[in-house]
Amino acid sequence: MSPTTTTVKRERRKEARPGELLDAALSIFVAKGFAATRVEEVAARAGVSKGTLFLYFPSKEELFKAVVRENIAGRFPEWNDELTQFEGDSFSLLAYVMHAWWQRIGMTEASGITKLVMSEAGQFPEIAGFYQQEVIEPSHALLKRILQRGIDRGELRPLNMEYAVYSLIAPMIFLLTWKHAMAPCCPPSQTIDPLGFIDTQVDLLFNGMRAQPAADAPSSPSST
Amino acid sequence: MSPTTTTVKRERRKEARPGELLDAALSIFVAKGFAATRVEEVAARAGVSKGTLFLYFPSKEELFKAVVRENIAGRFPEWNDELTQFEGDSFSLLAYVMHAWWQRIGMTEASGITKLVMSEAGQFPEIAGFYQQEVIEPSHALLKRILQRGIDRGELRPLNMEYAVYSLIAPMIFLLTWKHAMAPCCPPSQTIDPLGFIDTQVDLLFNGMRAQPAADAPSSPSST
Amino acid sequence: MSPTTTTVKRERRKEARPGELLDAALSIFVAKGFAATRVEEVAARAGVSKGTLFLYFPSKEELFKAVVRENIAGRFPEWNDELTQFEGDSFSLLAYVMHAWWQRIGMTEASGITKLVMSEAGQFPEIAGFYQQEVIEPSHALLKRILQRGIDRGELRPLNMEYAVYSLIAPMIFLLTWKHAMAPCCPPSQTIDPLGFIDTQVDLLFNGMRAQPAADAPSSPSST
Amino acid sequence: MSPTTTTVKRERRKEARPGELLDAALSIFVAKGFAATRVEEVAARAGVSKGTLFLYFPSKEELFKAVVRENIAGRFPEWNDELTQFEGDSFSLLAYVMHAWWQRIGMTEASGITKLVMSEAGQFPEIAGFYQQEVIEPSHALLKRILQRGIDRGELRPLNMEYAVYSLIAPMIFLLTWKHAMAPCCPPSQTIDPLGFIDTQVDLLFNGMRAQPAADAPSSPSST
DNA sequence: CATGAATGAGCCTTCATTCAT
DNA sequence: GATGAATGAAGGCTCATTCAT
Repeated sequence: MSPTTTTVKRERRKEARPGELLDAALSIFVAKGFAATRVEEVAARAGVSKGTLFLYFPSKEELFKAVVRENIAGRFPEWNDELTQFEGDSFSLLAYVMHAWWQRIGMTEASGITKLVMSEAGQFPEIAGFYQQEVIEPSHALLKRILQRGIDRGELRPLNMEYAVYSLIAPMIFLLTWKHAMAPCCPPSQTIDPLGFIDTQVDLLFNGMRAQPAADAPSSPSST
Repeated sequence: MSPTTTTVKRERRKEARPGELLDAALSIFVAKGFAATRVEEVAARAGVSKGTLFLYFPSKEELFKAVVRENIAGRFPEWNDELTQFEGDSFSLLAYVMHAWWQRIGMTEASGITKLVMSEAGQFPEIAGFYQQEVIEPSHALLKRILQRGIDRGELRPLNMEYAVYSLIAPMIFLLTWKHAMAPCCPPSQTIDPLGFIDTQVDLLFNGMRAQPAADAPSSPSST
Repeated sequence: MSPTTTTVKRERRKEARPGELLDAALSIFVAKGFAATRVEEVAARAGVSKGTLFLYFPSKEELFKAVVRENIAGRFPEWNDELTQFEGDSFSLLAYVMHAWWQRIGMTEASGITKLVMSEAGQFPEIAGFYQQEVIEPSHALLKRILQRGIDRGELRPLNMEYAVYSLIAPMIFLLTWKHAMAPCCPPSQTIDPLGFIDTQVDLLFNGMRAQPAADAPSSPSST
Repeated sequence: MSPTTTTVKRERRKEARPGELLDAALSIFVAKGFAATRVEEVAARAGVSKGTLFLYFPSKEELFKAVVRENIAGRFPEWNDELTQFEGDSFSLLAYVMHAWWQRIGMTEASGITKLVMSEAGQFPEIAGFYQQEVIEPSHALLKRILQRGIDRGELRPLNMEYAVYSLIAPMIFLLTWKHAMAPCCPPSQTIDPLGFIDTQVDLLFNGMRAQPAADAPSSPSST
């Protein structure tokens, strides 16, 4: 029925396959988005056939979820630990966290995942829901712990927790969006230096969040 | 008065076609994104046939560009004028601008356009380039004028213009992203109140940007 | 994007298409069964492209349902009318009905449909359910009317209606099964002459069903 | 007694493999049909790997043929003997044979084989031919012997042997078809009680077949 | 002999674009 | 100008079969 005309080299590497596929998938998902990624291309980049991919992941969607788990969702425990062990003032901690995020996510391919989810959530609600649960909520929890620690230590003034978290997240989301969407079309003059931008943001934000040393110093017009 | 005034709406006047198509396209592009929008659906909503759409716009991509021109790119002159006439301090101006943006873009269907471009720029570089030229650059120019005005008036300290602009834009981009991507999957507890968030941001940012009347914290007017 | 290399002849025959597709589908479904039929082959036989088929029928399954409606289900009203107008005794009516069935269904391509449904019902429960509703139930109703008429006229003895209906159906189902499954492999000596077989069945069945003029076996008028 | 008797089931003796595969295949073919059966599932049920199955059977089709050979062909001698020894009138014999068929084939898994062959013969003519020779012909021979016995004993009137045989087979084929195809979709009201149906058939058929006690009793209109 | 990882042809369905009417 | 019927390439997923280990 199906005469295999070309002799194919078949390597048996069961252990290695999932990882290779995940790597390939990460790259291609990030480059093309979820809908535009063809599973065949992922398989090809991993050096296997289309069928092989489905041996390890039952669907494109599950493949994507696995990529998310591998690259982001699975790393929160480690980050939580790191956080718990941090010693130092809140300003340093915030700066540290945001730098670390940039180093580990923002500047890596993994950043494309978040961008992708933000882009295609509307078309793939299940993915959006998954990301919400496995990434967004843990992130928020982690940031809230940081803020609460600052408040408890008297370094941050009492804050509307939700807004504060979003204030921290917003520049990151922006950075990702910009990097993946507009940067490739940007004239060099408008290129953003991410670390510089992050520092600026941390500065601005911390300025607005920190506990005021003197009670009568209305440092923000609206706070009066 | 004269019967000629009501010749209108014979069957559906030809001159109106492009506008109707543009309106339909806006709604559907925003709701579904560029790739997921079917031209047939746009045509149907405009009450014409698929073939007719291609009579006015040579391709889906050109249709989209026309939508962008119609809804965003064409409105900068008006906004520039408004700005020029504004009287008041920089804090008020910034707050005004950001509220105005929310009223006119952020909370309207037009916001979806920006979200869409950010989402699909990677797949459609020509759209990204087009948007960069026709929307991003004018926006930046406008914001820079505002900041420059503040510096000139001594209300803002000298700033890294690029960072500052991005600091203003970031929360807006974030708001759009969140609204269109995650909000539909968010538990109510995490819902963002846009105006509250904007106020918070303006506050934080202005705090960090404004010129310090005195070297240190107490900025009370009486000390001047 | 998609340069049409070959110039294709495009005929616009909206009115004719569904019928042509239905005819093509009937032939191929009957020849290959539901699962083994490829929509592309149906389209090709109808002289159109694959896409065109989906213009008229939203799925392979709906195509099949349309075939059933066109060739069987849609014809019950006509048959019911015919029945109502029949004048004559029950034996003649039964014989007539079974001959008519053979002429209009059994010996035509349409017979393959019933065979197909019996064969693949297990794999396609929705098709089975559809057939049950649109064909089986009307058939049963029609046959019950015939039997009831016979009872009312005193020509048939009171019967277990269900068994009686199945007794009428069984030889038809058998005939179909045999024709489509075994006949092609049968030695000529075992070939069934359908009309002869049907007559035999009608005879046997009527014999068992008819009202007995006398209570027991010797039914000779003289003995009364 | 001696330890050698229990060498059995070392790991799972090689000679038993084909039989285990055949058993597994029977169940699954019957449950799902030929096309819908996955060889992997057969292998899994037999407790071996997919590759092993192909070691014993070169293709799915050959596996199926082996199943047919294994399960139906070998039992006719036994049934013939039983027949020969039967003492009693033809009505009892017919009733006995048909009940026995139901007990031994109709209500067991083996019935699925016949149904399956009827269903897929069209796609696999070789299977159909094989079945014709190994099952159909012996069955017919057996039934003809029964009928001949009845004629010889003066209990049955002279019959067209072929038609009469098919009259006996038809309800059985129908029963199988219905059981495997439509019963799962049937409303309970239409459920067939197989034994009741068989009794009804035997009754009807015998009524039509038996020798007439009185020569002048036209028990069937057409027989005059 | 057994295994099970790997293959790849095959199939249904979608949709931007074309073009005969 | 309009129309909308027609096209055909593309893509996710299945599964019988192969073959390196």
